[in-house]
Amino acid sequence: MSDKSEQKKKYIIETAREVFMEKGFKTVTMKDIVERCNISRGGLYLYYESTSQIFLEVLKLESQEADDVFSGNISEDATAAEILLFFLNEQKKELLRKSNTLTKAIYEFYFAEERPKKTNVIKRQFDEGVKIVENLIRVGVENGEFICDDYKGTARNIFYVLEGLKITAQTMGVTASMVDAEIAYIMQNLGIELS
Amino acid sequence: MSDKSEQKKKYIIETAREVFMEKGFKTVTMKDIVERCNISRGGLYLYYESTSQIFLEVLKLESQEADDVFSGNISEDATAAEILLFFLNEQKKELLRKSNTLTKAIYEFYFAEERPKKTNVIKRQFDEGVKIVENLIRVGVENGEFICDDYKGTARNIFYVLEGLKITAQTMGVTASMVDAEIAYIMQNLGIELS
DNA sequence: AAATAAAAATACATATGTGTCAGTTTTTGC
DNA sequence: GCAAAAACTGACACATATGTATTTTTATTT
Repeated sequence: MSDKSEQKKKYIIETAREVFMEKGFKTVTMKDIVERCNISRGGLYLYYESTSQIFLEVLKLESQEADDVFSGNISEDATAAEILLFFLNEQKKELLRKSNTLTKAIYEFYFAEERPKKTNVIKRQFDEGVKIVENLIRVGVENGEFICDDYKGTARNIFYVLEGLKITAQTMGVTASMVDAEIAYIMQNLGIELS
Repeated sequence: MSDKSEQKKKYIIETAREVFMEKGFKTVTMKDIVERCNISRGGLYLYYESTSQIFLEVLKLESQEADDVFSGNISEDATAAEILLFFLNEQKKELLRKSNTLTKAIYEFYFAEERPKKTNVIKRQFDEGVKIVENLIRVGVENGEFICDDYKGTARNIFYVLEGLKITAQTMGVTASMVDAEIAYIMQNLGIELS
């Protein structure tokens, strides 16, 4: 596959991302993507065979970009509490964003797709997230920052709260102060009082 | 509308519920419902005009039945902690059920429908739930069962955790012990240690 | 610049769902 | 038991999405 082809594939993914952000997942058709890209349907099929495949590529791109944000903003000597708070505040930002977010699309994708390989991508991301937070808590406890006797349980709890907030934000809306209250809760459970 | 008509409408809703439990919301068509009911497409349109409308009726039915379970199982002199635990365990049952549940359909409905009146039904249910739990916590604090200084915040937190568990159960699965851990967490935050 | 290859656009065949309506069957009241 | 009303059916017209096959355009090579 030529360099130009790679370029075009990337362009399609970036453009499709906009469509998914606006329309979610389920209602997006190949035609929608084609129109935004200013190419023909036949042309798109040369590169991708379905909206699912395209969406998975979009998710891959998002995941890469999130990693970049993370590694670009955490200094070497940050404390565990600082790192956790940075993470939680990134989630908060995402949560409160009204546009430019894939959240709705991701949830639709969850349910639109049949189990197998497809949603496993998302499961893997979730499990990875839990593991990272779990380790972060362990480090925090070890250096005396946190108080906690169930790292995994606490990490899971954090993700359940975040998921609950996410879906609530999508369906009923949440305010910044609601999210802040939850973040304070989480930190408090680890023995940290936020000022 | 005659008595027989009412009968038939109820029959349609009960039968459609089975279909929604099996297939979720988005992929269910009028044809699916018609076939399960053994009536014709034209006939169904005499009673309901869309799957959305039917689904909302199904939700209403479910809500009534849930109320019945609740009022049928809580004695007059139950403590706040007992009531809260009963509620949480009902949620747990629902959460762990693999079939005979509308959870998937409800989430699909969340996202398939446009905001207005439609999803407001769900928002109202959520808000009502929060309010009930909030009051329950207040009562518990007043009679010395619970320790808590933010009723609403705590009630909200409980619902976020439950929502997070629900969606995680749907997409990645949760075990009974994971749910128990969260229930223990919730009670612990109110000053109750579960044996 | 002609021949060839690659890329892209258009048109087609297929599938699935919706909503309606003319015609048929069943029920109801007398 | 029969006429009027109500309930119901199946087919039709319409709309939208998919995936492919053919044609057209663009790019590359000699």
